[in-house]
Amino acid sequence: MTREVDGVHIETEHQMVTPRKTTLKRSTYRHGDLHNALVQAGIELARGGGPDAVVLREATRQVGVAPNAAYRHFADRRALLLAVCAVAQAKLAEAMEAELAKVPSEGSRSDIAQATLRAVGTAYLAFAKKEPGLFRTAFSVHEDLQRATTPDMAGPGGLTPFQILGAALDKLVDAGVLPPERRPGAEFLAWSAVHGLAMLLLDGPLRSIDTDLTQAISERVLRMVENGL
Amino acid sequence: MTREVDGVHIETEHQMVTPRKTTLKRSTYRHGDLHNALVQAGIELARGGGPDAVVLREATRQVGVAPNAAYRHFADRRALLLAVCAVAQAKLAEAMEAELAKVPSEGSRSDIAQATLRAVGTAYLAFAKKEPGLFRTAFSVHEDLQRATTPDMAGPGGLTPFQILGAALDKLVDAGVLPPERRPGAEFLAWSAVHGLAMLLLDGPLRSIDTDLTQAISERVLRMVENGL
DNA sequence: TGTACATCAGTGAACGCGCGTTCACTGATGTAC
DNA sequence: TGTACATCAGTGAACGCGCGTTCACTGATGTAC
Repeated sequence: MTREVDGVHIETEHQMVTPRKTTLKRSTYRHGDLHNALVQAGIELARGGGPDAVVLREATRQVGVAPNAAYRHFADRRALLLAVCAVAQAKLAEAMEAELAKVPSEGSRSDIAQATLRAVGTAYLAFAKKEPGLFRTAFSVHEDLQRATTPDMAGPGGLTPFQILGAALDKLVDAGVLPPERRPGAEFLAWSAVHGLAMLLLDGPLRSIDTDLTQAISERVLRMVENGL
Repeated sequence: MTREVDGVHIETEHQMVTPRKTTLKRSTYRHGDLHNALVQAGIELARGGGPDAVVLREATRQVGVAPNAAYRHFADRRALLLAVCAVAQAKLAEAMEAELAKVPSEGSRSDIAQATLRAVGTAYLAFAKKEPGLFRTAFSVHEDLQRATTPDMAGPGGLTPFQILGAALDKLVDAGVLPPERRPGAEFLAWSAVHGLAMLLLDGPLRSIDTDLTQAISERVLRMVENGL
């Protein structure tokens, strides 16, 4: 039996046990949900300082548990980071889905399809700006994660960020906007442009420009993708 | 009096002193060129493992000097990393210039201008693939480096990578290919797409595709930029 | 239903590691007389 | 030209730090009889 709290699954023991507040001292010997509490702490660390800030000892400290307790739930630091990374990707997927929900359903099919692709890009860039630490963390582990898509990386809709982009491109083909022969690999073109811009906005020369200018340049990059695909 | 050895300036003391091989044990008390030797070692470390691999102690170890000797030449680790970063950018600029030199001078002005932009993008991607560690290092320090362009970041031609891109875009405007009103900020569009692709090729889902496929997708991204600008 | 028992989540202490950085030093080098 | 001297590049030893990880343990929990 599981339930969802703030995007993290809480395993409730047997039937009904109030999940402990992880910030308070435990009164019980067992924590009850240490696995998720550590992931949650890891997310907070990642939020503040990116993947390097996901430090095993610090996570246990925040949860109020001995450092080695983590090893009951994760093989090593990397395993924790992997879990955090998956949650970060899921959060991005969720943000994308939220933006997609705003796309109006009236208008021509091609208009809708274009608005869909644009919503995906917009959400991606907004997430990068709003959650730079999580954004960096989401794409920091690659050795297995990107290859083997685990369900944890998906948002509420069940799709990963990459799959959401793919769906938007499919829609563009269905609407007759994108010629089918250009569809294969189109993800990479769109992703490159938007991901690159995100990098410039976070770390690069566009790091400290204001919101309006960010908006304007995002607009232009998205338009470049639409025209250039 | 200075001379150039393997891209690094060697300060020869007074008139004529053979510069010591940094890999061999010194016979003299003074090193003679520790500053550059440390940067060189730092470059090698960066080449192997990116910015995080630029470890002060390791650099001194490779040069054969006590760890604290570095503090005669650099305020702290960060200062060394900054110097390494600048050299990495200069190497990228150099690679770009080399690719630019291959652009044929015959043909219409617009053809030449387009080939120029393409050469810039091609060199950028090739460098990222060939020198991933240096590539990552080149864009790892941002707090002052990107803002205040130091001459160390420039290639033999005296331009930084970013300036080289700008020049290519200017050429496109001069040739009448790019409307002047779209020129401002165009760097960021081009840079986004190409930088984003570089990231996908290094860390992302395209990490382990073969050379031909890399070539093909690079081609498509560059075409997207040309069409979409 | 009560009791003995096995399980295993979390403990406490310790490890080895490598890092960046500071200290007081030494002695070869280049310079001033 | 020779000699006394100041400079300052590199030394040797040590510091405190925080990390990931391992060890033998303990004791609350849920379960089998």
